[in-house]
Amino acid sequence: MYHSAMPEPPLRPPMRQAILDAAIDTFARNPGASLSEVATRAGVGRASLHRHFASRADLIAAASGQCMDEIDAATAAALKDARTARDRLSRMLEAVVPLGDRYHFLVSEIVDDESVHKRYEDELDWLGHLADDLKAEGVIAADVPRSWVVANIDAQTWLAWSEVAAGRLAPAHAADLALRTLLEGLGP
Amino acid sequence: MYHSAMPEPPLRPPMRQAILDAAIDTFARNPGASLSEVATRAGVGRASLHRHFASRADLIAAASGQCMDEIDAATAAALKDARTARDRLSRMLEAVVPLGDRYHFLVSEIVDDESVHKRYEDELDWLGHLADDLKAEGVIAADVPRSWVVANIDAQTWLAWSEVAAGRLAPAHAADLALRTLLEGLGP
DNA sequence: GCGGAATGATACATTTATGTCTCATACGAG
DNA sequence: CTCGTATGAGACATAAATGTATCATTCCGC
Repeated sequence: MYHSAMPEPPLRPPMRQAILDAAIDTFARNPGASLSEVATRAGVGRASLHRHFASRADLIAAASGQCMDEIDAATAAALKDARTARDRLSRMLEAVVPLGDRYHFLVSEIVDDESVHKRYEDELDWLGHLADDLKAEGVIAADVPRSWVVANIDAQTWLAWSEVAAGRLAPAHAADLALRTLLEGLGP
Repeated sequence: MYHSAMPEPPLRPPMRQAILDAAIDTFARNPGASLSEVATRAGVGRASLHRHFASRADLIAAASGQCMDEIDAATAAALKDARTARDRLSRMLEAVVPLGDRYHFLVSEIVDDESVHKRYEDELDWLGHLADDLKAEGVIAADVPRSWVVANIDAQTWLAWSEVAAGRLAPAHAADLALRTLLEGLGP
């Protein structure tokens, strides 16, 4: 074992990451949960949590950023070779459905942080353009309001993850159902 | 005016009702809101609130019951002369969409109260049977899982109200879109 | 093994919500 | 008009969460 210095990420994932994960998990289930619960779930003392995140708001802002990073990364990878808008929708669903808990966290937390809020607006904007493109392709009927399309994409994403999380559907099946519901439900 | 004892509800709606309405409104927006906020929105003192509802849990349980009563009444009236399952779905949407805030309250609050919980289960059960009937009528495809249908009816109801509350759609239009999305999206 | 940094446990002060209580007042029935 | 009741305002005690500080211990690099 001569070359032990492999480019691995920190062997013991830093505590910060464990806390963020625990926060996302905990707050997604119960937005009013206490920091003690988060610390406990992370397997960390409450004091240590405060060493990494000065305040509750700090933690939530950081967790939101983390969620958006993960979602952005997943969608960016999935959208790489999508040519049509329909393809983009399909691949985005497949990519995001497994991240439903991250997604749910963002929805359940009202984020005060400005930069987080801006990213969220951008995300909605992106969905709006996707809706426009879907209409232009004739995949979605022209008389369906843009906001209805956007809201439905959001809702079906969340629904699909929800069914997966409840153990009622397999991830691929759920993403399929979401896509089908969207295309048939809003199609011409 | 000899027969003054008409079966009118209390002429000055009792404070209890104002508090319940304020609670539903407040908690639907922010499940973590304080009782002070509720009292203020109801236009009453916090002490008076406690005279009618001993604890926060009491208030939430009562508000939940109230919501369910209203939803039950609205749907019962709407379903009176619905012959097909498709009719039931359509009329239910029209009846419940305007009550979206009541509906949202029930979803946003985790209800501990046992009787409320039971009524909620019954409601889900009813939706499940509706889904079965819709499938039997051939309005909804047989290969769509029951839970997906139920979850989607829930989601579309909430979506429609949401768009109405945001001022983006008229109530009738929103209910129509919800019905269409369901029938086309889950149809054979 | 040593020494510094990070952690866990604990105590503490502060804040906020909750629930109870009292008292003065306003309101309505008689 | 008067009495009883309900209300509003506020004081109060309690509980819980938050944020800070301290100290002993553990862990890691050296």
